[in-house]
Amino acid sequence: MTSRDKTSAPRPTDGELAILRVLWERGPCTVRDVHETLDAGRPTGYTTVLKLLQIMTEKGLVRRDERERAHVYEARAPRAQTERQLVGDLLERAFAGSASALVMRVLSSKKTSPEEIARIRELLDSLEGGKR
Amino acid sequence: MTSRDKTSAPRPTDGELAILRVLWERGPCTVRDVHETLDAGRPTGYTTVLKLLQIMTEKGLVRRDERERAHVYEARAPRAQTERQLVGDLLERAFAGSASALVMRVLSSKKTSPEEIARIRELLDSLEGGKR
DNA sequence: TTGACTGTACGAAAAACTTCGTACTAACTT
DNA sequence: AAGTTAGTACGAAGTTTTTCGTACAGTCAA
Repeated sequence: MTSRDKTSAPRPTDGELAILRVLWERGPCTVRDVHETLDAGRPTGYTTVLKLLQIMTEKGLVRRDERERAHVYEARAPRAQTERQLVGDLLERAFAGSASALVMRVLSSKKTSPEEIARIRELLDSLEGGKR
Repeated sequence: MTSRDKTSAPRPTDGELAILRVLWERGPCTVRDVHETLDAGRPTGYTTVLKLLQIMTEKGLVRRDERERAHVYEARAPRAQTERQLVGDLLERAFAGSASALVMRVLSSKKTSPEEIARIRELLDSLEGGKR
C-alpha cells in the first residue's frame, strides 16, 4: 500500500516542482503551455511533461480541468504554502528546527545584496510587531 | 552512464542526510555507532545502515577508514558546506535565487522565538560589516 | 578447536522518479 | 472522405533510493 496521507499533498520532486513553478507563474496551463516553457530551459519531451502532470494529478499536486479537449492543469496548493512546506521540511531534516541556523546558511550560501538585506530587516521588524 | 561530476559530492538523499547528521554530531563512527543512534529514533536494520554507508562511500559523501576490523566512517564535507549546498539548491529550485523570499518563508513556516529573531538581526549586522 | 559473536560484502526486491515510444481519438483541412 | 494535426492514455525501461536477507571471514572464549 505504501499509503500516503490523503489530506496533505506529498513533497513535490524536482521535476514536479519545476512544473509547479510554471503553473504558479502562468496560471492554469495546458500540457503544451507547460512543455513550451520548460523545454525552453532544458530540452524535455512533450509526453514526459504530460506523464508527470498525470502523476501529479493522482498525487493531488494539481487539479485537472477536462472540459476542453486540451486538459487544463492548475496548481492545487498556492505557491506560498508549498514553499513553506519545502522550507519546513529542510528545516527539520538538516537544521533540527533552528530557523536562525537556516537563515545563517541562506545568507552565507550566496552573496546577498544590501537591498535584500534591507528587505529581510523590514521583515524582522514586522515580525516583532510593535516591539520596535 | 548517468555520470556524475567527480569533483563535487552529490546532494545527499533523505536517508543519507540522516546519517551525515550523526557523523557530524558524533564524529567518526562505526556502522554500529551510527545504527544505534539512528535506530533510537526510527527503527532501522543494521545492514540497512551499512549498505547506505557503503553507497555513500562510493558517492564520496563519506570517507572510510578500513584499518580496524570495524570500519570507521567520517563525513567528507563539513556540515556547514553541505548545509550551504542544500540551501543553495532549494534557493534555486524553489525561490529563483531570491534569498529574501526564502528567508521570508523560513520565518513564516515556524513561529520563531524573539531570541532567534535577535540572533538573525545580529547576523545581518555582521553581514553589512562596518556599514552601520 | 569449535562455537558464538561481530563485522563486511553482495545480491536482490520493492518503490519512486524520469523519460519516452506507441497507440488511439478527435478535430481540422483540402 | 481521407489525410494531417494535436491531444490523451498507457506501458515500459532505466535509474535511484530504501530496505534486508544471506553468505562469509575473523576473533575470542571455553
